[in-house]
This record gives sequence, C-alpha cells and structure tokens, in this order.
Amino acid sequence: MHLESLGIFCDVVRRQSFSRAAALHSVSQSAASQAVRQIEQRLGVQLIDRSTRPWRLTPEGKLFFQGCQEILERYHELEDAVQRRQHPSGYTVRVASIYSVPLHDLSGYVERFQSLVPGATVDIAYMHPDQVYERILDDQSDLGLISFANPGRGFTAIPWKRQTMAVACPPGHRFARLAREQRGVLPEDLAGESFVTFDRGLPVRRQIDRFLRKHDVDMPVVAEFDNIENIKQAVEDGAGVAILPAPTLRQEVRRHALVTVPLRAAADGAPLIRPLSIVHRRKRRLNPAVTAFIKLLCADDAAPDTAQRTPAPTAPAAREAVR
Amino acid sequence: MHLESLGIFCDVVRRQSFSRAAALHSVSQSAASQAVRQIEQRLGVQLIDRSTRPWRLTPEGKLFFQGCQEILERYHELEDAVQRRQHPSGYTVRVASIYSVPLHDLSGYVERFQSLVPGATVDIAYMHPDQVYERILDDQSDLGLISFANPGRGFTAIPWKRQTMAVACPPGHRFARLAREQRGVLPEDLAGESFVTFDRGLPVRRQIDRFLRKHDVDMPVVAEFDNIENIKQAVEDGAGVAILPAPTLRQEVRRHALVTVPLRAAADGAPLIRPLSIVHRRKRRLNPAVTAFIKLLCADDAAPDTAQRTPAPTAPAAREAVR
DNA sequence: CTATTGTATTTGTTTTTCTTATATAACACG
DNA sequence: CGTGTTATATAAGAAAAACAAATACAATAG
Repeated sequence: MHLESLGIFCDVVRRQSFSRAAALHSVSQSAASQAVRQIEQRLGVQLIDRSTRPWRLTPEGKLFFQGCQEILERYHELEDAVQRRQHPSGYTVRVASIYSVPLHDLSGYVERFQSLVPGATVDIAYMHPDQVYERILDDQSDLGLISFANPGRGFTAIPWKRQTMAVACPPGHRFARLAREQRGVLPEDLAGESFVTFDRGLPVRRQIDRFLRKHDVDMPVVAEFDNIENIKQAVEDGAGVAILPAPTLRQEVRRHALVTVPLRAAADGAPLIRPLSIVHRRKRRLNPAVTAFIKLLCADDAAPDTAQRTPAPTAPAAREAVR
Repeated sequence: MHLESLGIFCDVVRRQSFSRAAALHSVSQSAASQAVRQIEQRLGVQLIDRSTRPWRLTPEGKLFFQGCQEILERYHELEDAVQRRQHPSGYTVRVASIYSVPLHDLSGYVERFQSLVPGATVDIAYMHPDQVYERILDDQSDLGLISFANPGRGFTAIPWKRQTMAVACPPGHRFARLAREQRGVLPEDLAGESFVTFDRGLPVRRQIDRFLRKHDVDMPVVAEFDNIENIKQAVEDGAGVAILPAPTLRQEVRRHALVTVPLRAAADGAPLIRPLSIVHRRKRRLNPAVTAFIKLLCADDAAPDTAQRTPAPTAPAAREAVR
C-alpha cells in the first residue's frame, strides 16, 4: 500500500471532495478516484458510500480514516526525526536561483524564516538556469528558483510568482510619455521599433515571439542576449526597446535609467506573463526547514508585482502549465 | 512511500540479510536492494552502513527501523480491524480446489483450523482448474488449490505440496510384482506399454511427455482424459498403465483396484513431480482467517506423500517455478 | 593473492499508475 | 418529470515505476 494513497484518502475525507484532495496532492481527480478505489479493493471493504450526494464515509471508512491519519502523522514524524538526527545543528536550506529573481529584498525573508525555524540558515546562490537544474540534480541545492520551469525528468515545479511583462525603454523614448500618462502601449504600437531581446531558444524568447506573431507585429531585432542584465544595459544605451518582466526593472526605473511602459494586451488576448517556479527533485522528501521556506515564499505571493495564481482546473495544481 | 518497501527494510534488518528478506517478501534480491536504496534516497539519509561486513544499521537506520516496525504493526492492525468490522460474526474461508487434491482427509484440517480461529468456517468446493481461476478472479473464493499454477496475470501462487508421480497399473499387470518387491520401474521399462494419460494441452501432460522424451521412451497412447478419475477408471478396466500423482491413488490401492509402482528416474534426471499451489488474487489483502488457513496448510507440509520444498535460489520463493 | 559470498548495478521487460477524454450519476431547478 | 449542472467514475493510451536476470563489485576468509 502506498502511503501517498492513504494520504489522498485522508484528504478526500477531510475536504469531502475527490477533486480538491487531488489538487492538494498535485494529481488529477481521476488519479485520486483510482487511488481510493484501489484501497477499497485491496481491503475488500467499501470505505465510501457513493450512493448519496454528498457521499459519506461508511463505518469502516471512518475507522480506516482515523487510523490512517494517525499512521501518516507518525510516519512523517519518523521521517522528520531521522532527518533531524543527521543535522543536529539545524538545517541549511540551499537555494539555487536564476539572477533575475526578486529576492534582492532578501533580508526580510531570511529574517522571518529564521524566526520561523530557529537554527536554520538559508544559502542562496545565483546562477544560469541550466546550472540551477544541474545543482538540484546533483543534490547541491535543495530548491531552485527559475522561470518557465520545465516539469520533465525528475523535477517537481511549484508555481510561485507570475510576473507581468512590460516594455522597457530609455526615458527619452516616445513611449516614455505614455508611461507618464499611465496609458501603456498596445502590441501594434511596437511595430517597427528596434528590439533588444533574449536569445533564440530561451523559453521566454519563444513566448515573446509568439505574442508578437499573434498580434501581427514585426519588430526588427537589433540585439539578443541570454540574460536580462545585458538587455537592460543595451536599452539604456539607446539600442532600442525591450520586453522584460516588470519587477526586474525596478532598480533602473528608480535611478531614472529606464522607463517601464505597461504592455496592454488586446481585449481577448492573454497578457505576457513570465511564470516563476520553485523546483525541487521529484520523489524526494524535503526536510522540514525546506518545506517551511517554500511555504514562506508562497505566502508572500501577494507581492505588488505579482498577478494572481491560476491553477489549472482539473490538472495537477503544483505542476506548472508551461510553454 | 510504499509500505511494502518499509516491510522489506524491516525484514532486511531483522534477518540481517537482503537476500533472505527478499525471499520472505517473494521478490528478487535485486528488488530488495533497490527498495532499501529508494528509501534512503527519498529520505536523503543513509540507513545501512555497507562499508563493513556484515553491514550495520546507522543510528538513523536504527531509529527508522524502530519507527517502521511500529507503523507497520499499527497499519496491519488497522486493516484487520476494518475487515473484522465487516464480518463481525467471524470469517468464512472460501476455498476452490481442483478435484484431485488430498484434502479428503479434511475433517482434521477444519477442526484444527476452527480451534485456531474461533468462529471461522471453511467452505471448500471442488471444480475444474479453469473454474478455480475464474472464481478467484470473480472474488467468489479466497483461495484456490491447483496444480502447475500459472503465476501470470493477477495471481500469486504459494508453493504447497510436491506430489511425486508414479505408475498406476492393474493388480494383474507385470509391473505389479515390482511394486510388491518394493523395486519400482525405470523409465525405459515403460517402453511399448499401452498408455492412459492426460489430455494434450494440460500442463501435467506436457511435463510427462517431456520426461518420456528425455528418456527416449515411446508409449502408445490408448486414451486421453482431462481428469484423473477417468484415467484411473480406464486403468482399472485394463486399458493400460498411467502416470499419476501417487497420493491420488491411495483409495484404489486400498481396495486393491490398482497398484502404485514407484517411477525411478535415472541417476541424474529429475523425478516427475506435480507441484500443487495455493493461489490467491494478487495485490489483495487476505483477511486474518485466510492467512491462518494458509499457514495451517503449509505447516502440514511434511505429509508422508510429499517431497521436500525446494525454493528457487535467487528467484521469488513464493512464486512457483512452473511448467 | 585468490576464492567465496553477499550486495549493488545495469539493462530490458512487465506492471502499475497517471492523465486526458468521456461517460455516468445524483441532485437542483424549472 | 425532464434537463442542466456538478462531481465522480471509467476507458484508453502514455508515462513512470518496479521488477528480474545477468553481471559487476566489495569485503572478508583462506
């Protein structure tokens, strides 16, 4: 018997819903249904009486639920205890992050975290996306912060922030006035503008290109970089305009080196969003400190620059809908 | 985490051996090794220190072992409790058996069983092998007793008895004297004898044919039946001789209708054995009464007509080596 | 240094589990 | 009573996991 299945059953009972329990466990509603049915079959006992709506636990189900709760709790405590014994002096949460992640206002995070989990330390390193994946696979980091997470092979991605993309231009650019007037640009306004953008092959570049193509806009690309810093520099130097995640521009805007102009999508079209994810190794138990840190990051979700979460309706909630 | 894996880990610790624990759980040594490694990986903690021989539990391993033991015990109790609640008045063990199984001296079994598990009843039905499988799949029986168990698709087979095959002939036959002199026949003695045997396609027939072919013996087949009773009848009627499981001949020998002549294999060759197995649905928890009944059957293993068990060296012990 | 024994690893196969798409069931409302 | 709505079940194909067989490796005994 899979402990995970028992956990799903317990949440089905607690939430009184297969679908909500499924989402909670990042699996499809179908999988939750099958998991519970499998338990019932192995036991040869009906746990849930489905003949009424809402359904109810059978007496056997009630008994099993109570037992499972306790067993799961004990098991998790056991895992904690075993892991704690290995790190008697407290945990270190090792985070690998891409450069352009808004953790620069980090001190607050770390402070709050350390009060939450006394004795724990956080160790954040910034690097190239590929290196982030590598470090996680090599077990050199517990968590990775990346954009456009690739959910494949051995990683689990937890949706984190959704940064809206905006146009960046020098203060003297004609778009700058629109920004001052709080108006923003439409996709078609971009046509013909010199474009500083990301390297072909980066997911973010493909997303931008798709957006422009969809709005039938053609922009002459004057420079391509594989990182945001270079792009910003080029725009500052007057090479053209760029489309970048708005939060990454805060510094430059503050020192009046660049202007952020909102990019208004057509009524129907989806706006340009850059999803950031927390990734970790799949099938791996995270120690309590890491779990607490994830919670902290996600709780901070209501940051000013963040659009609201939109979990997929039926699909796993914790796996990013990517591309 | 799979509870089964935790169980394997516990038995690895208890037996101080991966291979023995594997056999205990009816999996390969490789699977046991992988299961333990998986636990260690998920936990990110070394449970077993393999740098010495014999290996030893790490402190974390010891802690985890103790915890697992308790959790597993609790879980099994929980399953028992849930199943018991559905059958408050005691269990019925429903057995489906092929005809020719030596449970005719059944009263003793049932008696002992009922003293072991008070309130339980046993319900044995005899039928064709195909029906046995069907009834188990349809959940009409808890256990099946069959020969030459087919371990595929959805069944687990527990080796039970190994019946030695012998030659059956009428009392007037020339072989009968050999039996009286306690000598038995060699395969080559059978050459040319009129042969009453099983239908082609039955596993037992294929086994017999292979045996005869190996000893370069040719017997003219005068009749084929799909069940032992008919074969015995034909031999009684003087149609020829047969090769049958010795225990199934006891009745006829007692009333002097037939004679059993031991079939001595060549020095090197394996003797003819008909394996009997207890089968049940795979991946299904057996209730305590059924488990107790299996135990009872297997404990009785040292029956006079039974050769000793020979579990495969590395392979799953509880899956019959069939064909 | 070599043989022995028990465990780890690799590899290809079989099973299981999962998701997507669709059907079905219980209720609610007209 | 139908009919729509919502939640769960089911089917089928895809993906992932578990498994066994063969083999490599490691610790120790001789």
